[in-house]
Amino acid sequence: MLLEIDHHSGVPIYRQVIRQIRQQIMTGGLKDGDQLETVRQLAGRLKVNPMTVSKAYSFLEAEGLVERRRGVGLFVAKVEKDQREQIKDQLLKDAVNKAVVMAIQLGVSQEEAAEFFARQYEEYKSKSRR
Amino acid sequence: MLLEIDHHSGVPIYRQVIRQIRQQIMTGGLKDGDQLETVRQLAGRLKVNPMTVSKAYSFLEAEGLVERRRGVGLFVAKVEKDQREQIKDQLLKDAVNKAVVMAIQLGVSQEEAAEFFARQYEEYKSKSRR
DNA sequence: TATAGTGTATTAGTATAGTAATACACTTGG
DNA sequence: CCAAGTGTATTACTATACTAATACACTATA
Repeated sequence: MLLEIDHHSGVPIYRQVIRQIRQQIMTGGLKDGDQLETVRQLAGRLKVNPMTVSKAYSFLEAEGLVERRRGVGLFVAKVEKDQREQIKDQLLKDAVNKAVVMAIQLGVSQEEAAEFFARQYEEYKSKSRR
Repeated sequence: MLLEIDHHSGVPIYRQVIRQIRQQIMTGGLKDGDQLETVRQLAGRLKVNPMTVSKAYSFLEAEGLVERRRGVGLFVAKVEKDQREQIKDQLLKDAVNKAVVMAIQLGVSQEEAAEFFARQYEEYKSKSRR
């Protein structure tokens, strides 16, 4: 599994790991029961301490996306579809909420804010399609 | 001008100050040329060090919302309407972008994400109307 | 021009976040 | 049952963020 870390982006490494693995799980790149890359293996590839990877995995476990098996490794959690949707909703809600608060504090109407959101989405999509 | 600080919210004080004053400026509670509350005065009310207030003001100046007059005080910047809109757009863009990135990484379609956004906006609005 | 009012540069202290080193505990398979 | 593979608890180091203390510089005006 490809996983790209930017050591100079200012974004904490473990957060970059969380995002990318979460994306893999949510978009089907990793499926129920698949084993995650070993802590040491991934740490080696990223030239990072194993604890940093372990930290990322812990967050994913807390989110309910991943399950530990002691002495064995970590695996994509086998959960009901509903549950995964719920996790997705929660994550999205947290992210969207901040934007909403900002919009309202700036006195931006719902229509204007929605249009803004749509435009940004388009932009991002077309960028990543290149 | 009313300004509420929560010392236990975990949100840095200077950021709370930034948000609230920005809101005042953007929604017309503070108008072009109005003097901001004195650093010491505001610091006194909030039971906080003057430098903390000064820091908040510095950020607002960097955003272009506020102007310093040495030895005199800080004032709401007199700018073209266009310019203020531009600042607003930039702030909103930054906030919205994170939500958009999350939505895309979660594999959420534009329609679904937009609906999500709208719902959150409604919720927040109705909460603050109470 | 002196005083009382502005804001701030500099410095320091504290808390928190991020990363790493080390030693440990669990599981599986031969 | 032990060796080689998992992950991790504990501890420590470093960098950064936040707040505060202090002393200073600028401006208006009486």
